[in-house]
Amino acid sequence: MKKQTKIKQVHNNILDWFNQYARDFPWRHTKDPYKIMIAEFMLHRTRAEQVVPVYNEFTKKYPDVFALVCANSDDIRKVTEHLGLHWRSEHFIKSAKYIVEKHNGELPEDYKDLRKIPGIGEYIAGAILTVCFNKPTPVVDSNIARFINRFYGLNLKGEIRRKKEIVQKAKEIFNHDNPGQLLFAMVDFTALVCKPQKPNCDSCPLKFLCSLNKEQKIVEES
DNA sequence: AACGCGGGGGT
DNA sequence: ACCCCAGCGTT
Repeated sequence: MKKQTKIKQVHNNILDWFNQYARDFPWRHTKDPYKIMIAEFMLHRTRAEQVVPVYNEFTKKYPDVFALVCANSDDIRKVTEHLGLHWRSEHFIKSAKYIVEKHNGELPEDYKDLRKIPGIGEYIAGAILTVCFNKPTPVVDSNIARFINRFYGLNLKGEIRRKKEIVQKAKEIFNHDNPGQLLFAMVDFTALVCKPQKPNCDSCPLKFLCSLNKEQKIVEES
C-alpha cells in the first residue's frame, strides 16, 4: 500500500464516508452563487432541516438577485420569519441592492469583495469561493473548528474559530481539488459523527488518525 | 476576546 | 429545563 500523508488520508476517509452518508439538501444541487448566498444566510445559526422549506419557497419566489432587489421587504419577511433571527431579512435586501449596484448583479469571485457585501462574513465568503468557484479557501464554522481542535489535539478553549492554529489547519484541509465537496463532507461529518456531545468515535472513519484515540499513539510509535 | 441575536428541535 | 444550530456585526 502506498504511503499517504496524513492530510491525504483525512481527505480520502472523509470523502469515502461522505459517499455513503451524505445528507441531501436542495442548495447542494446548484453552484449559483446567489442561491448559495441565500442558503448560507438562512443557515446562519439555524438547523439545515429547518431551512429546507424556506429556501425552496424563497428561491422559487426570488430566483435571482434582480427578482430579489425588486421585492417588497414585507413579503421577504413573511417568507423568512419563522426561521427566527428576524433581522436577517434585512441582509437579503441590502445584499441584493449592493450586488446590483456595485457588481452589476454578479457575485464577485474575490474574498475581499465578497466580504464587503452586507451579511457576508468569513464563513459565507469561504463557502461561496469553495462551492461555486472551486477556489480552495479555509472555511471554519463552529463544527469544523471543534473537529480540528479534537482531531489534532490542540486543546484550545473559548472562541476557537478564528484562532491561528485552527485556521492554519483548515487551510491545509481545504487545499483540495474539490473544496466544495469537502466542505459539504466536513459539515455532514461534524454534524453526524464528530458531534459536539457524544461523538460517535466507534464508527468514525478517522478514529485511527485522531488524537482522541489513545491507541493511535501506539500505532504511530510502533 | 466576548456577546447578543432567536425560534425550533433534540435530549 | 436545558443545549445546540452551515455566523455576523459590534464592542
